[in-house]
Amino acid sequence: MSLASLVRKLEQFVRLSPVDHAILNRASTERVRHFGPRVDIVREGEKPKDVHLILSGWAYRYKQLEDGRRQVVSFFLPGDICDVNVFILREMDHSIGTITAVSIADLSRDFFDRVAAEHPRIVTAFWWETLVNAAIQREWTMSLGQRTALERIAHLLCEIWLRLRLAGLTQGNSCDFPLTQGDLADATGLSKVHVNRTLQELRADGLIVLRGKTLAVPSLDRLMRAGLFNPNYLHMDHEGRQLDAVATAPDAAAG
Amino acid sequence: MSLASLVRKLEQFVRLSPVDHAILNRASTERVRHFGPRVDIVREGEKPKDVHLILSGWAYRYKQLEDGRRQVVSFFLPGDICDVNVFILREMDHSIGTITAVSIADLSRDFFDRVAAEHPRIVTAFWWETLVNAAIQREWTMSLGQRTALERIAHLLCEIWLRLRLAGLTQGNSCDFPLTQGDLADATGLSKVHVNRTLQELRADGLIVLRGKTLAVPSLDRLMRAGLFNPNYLHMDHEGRQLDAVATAPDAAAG
DNA sequence: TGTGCAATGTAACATAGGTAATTGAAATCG
DNA sequence: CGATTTCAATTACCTATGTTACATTGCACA
Repeated sequence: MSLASLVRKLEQFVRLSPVDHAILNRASTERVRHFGPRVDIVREGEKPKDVHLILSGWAYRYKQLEDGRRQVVSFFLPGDICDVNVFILREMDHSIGTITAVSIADLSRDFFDRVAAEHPRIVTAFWWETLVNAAIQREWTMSLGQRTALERIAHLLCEIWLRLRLAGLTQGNSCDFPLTQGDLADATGLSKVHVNRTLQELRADGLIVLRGKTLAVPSLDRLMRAGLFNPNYLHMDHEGRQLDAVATAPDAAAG
Repeated sequence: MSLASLVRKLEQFVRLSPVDHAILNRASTERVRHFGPRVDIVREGEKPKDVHLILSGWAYRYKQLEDGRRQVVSFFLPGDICDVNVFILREMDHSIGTITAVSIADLSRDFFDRVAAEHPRIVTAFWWETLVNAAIQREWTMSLGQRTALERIAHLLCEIWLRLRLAGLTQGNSCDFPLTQGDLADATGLSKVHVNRTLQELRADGLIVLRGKTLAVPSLDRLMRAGLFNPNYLHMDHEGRQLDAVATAPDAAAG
């Protein structure tokens, strides 16, 4: 519903001018669409037409094999941009589906051309977004290739937690958490049964409190250690400006 | 040693002008460095300074956990660009090491700024490279999360084969293949022992001929089927121009 | 204010792939 | 050119995670 998360995130990285703000603001109010939960926004094979900016809600990118095996390859949280410049490709190689109800703004090819020509700060900010997304995807490769079930889930929860916090979407040590165990299974390459076992273990160790659609993280530090989580890949700092001590943050950060 | 692979690859996607060629040519002859096999070019934690263009040789990107577990997250083949615009990040979140002897050209921030301002075709080509690399990384996520050992290795071999072919580095149905079983293990998240078992299986099925540092693929089609390989994610075609029938190519393609 | 379906939880059993240890062949090196 | 290291191959055994099946909870909506 709002641009706040995007701006908050990008400004962590570059300082945007009032004009930049206006540009982003216009881009994100024209051509807004709303979707219900658990529907596809984009399907593999389609011609990409616009870039999607998530204004509110959670979504994921997924791929599927002919026999039905399914892998979630990334999550989209509010403020995320689906794929800067995708429209230069002929067809989508994956699908995008919603988890909750979602509002998105469609950004046109034109928008990017204008930005490229006239708004270098925004270009830089978009490159940052692109590079961080690539880094996240590499870290998922690492998780799936090397981490145990418990480490994988702990790691994923840390990542989501920090991304939500950057977008201003955590409250104290808890946050909305609409993912089902099936979603977690598809994202971590584990079976639903084993995700269930592993969540119980995390609960028993006091690392998470997960009930209904709410997640609480009593000690981010301990959860990070359990997931062998090193926040460097999120690149949440820039040019000397240090994000308020991500790695060693006290467990409850103020909004 | 040469720019040919890069140009061949990019031109598959956009037609570059003589001026574009000249630009790339200059960029890839200034500031060339040579490395031996099995050395690090870039280390996690360093400040990225230049973008690296692989002129010859094979390299990989890898990440490591404190306890030594190691994951190769991508391979670099001749003509590959390490990370367009990395220098906007404060530090590297992974390392890059050579497999064979490697020659690289270092592309400066300045080079990218000039290109951005004056050479839109090159910008588009670089965006294509970036988007394809992202797609490859997603496909690795898919492989590690969902494919069996045999599928994973078959899939990886198909990917490398097609990328080499696009760069003009296959001869008939065979190619140089400097990866050890340990490298394959680190890339697929399997143990060396299991990689060995799986390669034997692929050999027994007549899907590959792998001896010394040479790989032959008697039938790309059959190998693709074994790996549940769908080439769409490599985006080797553009705007109606179809890459000479990648999916159904006769097994021996002329150089 | 039940009723139906999705999500969670549990148990018993199965297996793909990991571990450790050893051997031989082939590069690489001093 | 013999010594040393790396790589490939193989065996025996082990375990983390998958599979199938079913019970329970909870919540959307009639």
